[in-house]
Amino acid sequence: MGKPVTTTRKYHHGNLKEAFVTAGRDLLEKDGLVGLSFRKCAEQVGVSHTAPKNHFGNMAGLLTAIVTQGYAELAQMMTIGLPDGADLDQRRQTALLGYVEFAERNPSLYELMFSRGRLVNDDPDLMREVRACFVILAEGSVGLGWHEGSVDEMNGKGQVALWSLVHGYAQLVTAGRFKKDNMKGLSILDILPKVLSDKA
Amino acid sequence: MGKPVTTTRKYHHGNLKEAFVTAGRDLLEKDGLVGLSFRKCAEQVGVSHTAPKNHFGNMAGLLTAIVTQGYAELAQMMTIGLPDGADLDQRRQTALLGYVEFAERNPSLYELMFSRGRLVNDDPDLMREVRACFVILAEGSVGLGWHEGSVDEMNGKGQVALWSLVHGYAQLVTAGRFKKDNMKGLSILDILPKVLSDKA
DNA sequence: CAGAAAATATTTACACTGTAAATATTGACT
DNA sequence: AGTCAATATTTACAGTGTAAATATTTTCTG
Repeated sequence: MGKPVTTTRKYHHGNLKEAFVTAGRDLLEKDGLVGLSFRKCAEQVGVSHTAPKNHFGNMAGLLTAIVTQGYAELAQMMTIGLPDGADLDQRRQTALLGYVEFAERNPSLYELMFSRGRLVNDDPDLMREVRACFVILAEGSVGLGWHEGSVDEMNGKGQVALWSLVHGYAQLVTAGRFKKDNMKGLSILDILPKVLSDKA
Repeated sequence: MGKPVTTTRKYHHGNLKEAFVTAGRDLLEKDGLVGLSFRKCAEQVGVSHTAPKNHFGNMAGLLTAIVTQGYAELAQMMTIGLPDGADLDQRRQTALLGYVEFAERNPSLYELMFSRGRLVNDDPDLMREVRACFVILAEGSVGLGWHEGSVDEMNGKGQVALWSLVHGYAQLVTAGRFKKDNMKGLSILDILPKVLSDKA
């Protein structure tokens, strides 16, 4: 009951855009990146296979929307459950564990998030969410003995090092290059370095 | 001139298998992973589009062969130019720089090498070449203050840490998440940690 | 409340993809 | 020489993304 909320609202389907992103993510984790197709998404949503054209333009547009949502969720998972007055160690630990858990729970999405040639890399929304993730990691790099430069810059030594470490770990695990059997109890926190400050 | 070298040698084309791998790698770096197709490879080699069926079975087989060659080259690039009596620091430095350079020179191949669901991951040749790369990196992890366990085991703390670090760095650079402009002079060696041995 | 205009979805068509089956060709070997 | 296996082609088919033309619905304007 009640009329629309003054602004534009529902057209034929509702918001097809969100429905497509959701369907795409489902297919992604069910059939992998190879099994994700425009037409399967359309079928799952229940519309014609060219319906997303208006919303996403092309496949890259859909993938970009999916990935953008992925980065938003990644940022969320890096801060989830943190108490208000959490100290630096707590925040770093939560960020790193959340990062790896996100990758393990959404391995195909994670692969797509760091793929080449499939995304609209200069999409403003995507760039914003990527940056948000980076900032959280950058804060986590403080106090490792590596930090230099401001936290929200992307060229600091500690920031680059920490993101490289956690991304490499996450991807090597999800890609199967590290076998879980061989890595009992060796989490991302175990390989987190505290660096000797020997050469500044 | 002269007859074949006793063993089986050339059939119709020569060795089509190698020709396909080469063509595949060319296409890969020209058009990216998305632009690589069975039929384009065949056209470039000059045979029908179903010719590779006998040699590779299916697409996954071709990709696996390409990737296997990639790992072999990666191993080579991690040791190239090393003098015979090179010390540990030299070997580690060469391995890391070679690793990153390989990724930068073959970004799409590198992506494929760590992708999910596209390769025959239990292929013996592939496993052998992957392991060879890992062993080189494992040796490079010695002396960072992290090492424990034997060098050829894949579950050592230092080995996992070093591979995670260099892989993450290489992929984030080639995937465009680290912009080169923002990273002037910040190489893999700069983010290489020397770890405090505070808790064993 | 009517009609115009814009947004949204479908139909149809096309070039391209990987794969399978049947057929043709060539090499190796007795 | 002739037999057989290895190798390549032809043909066919289901599935893919994308474009253009068309149809439908919502929103806006008078």
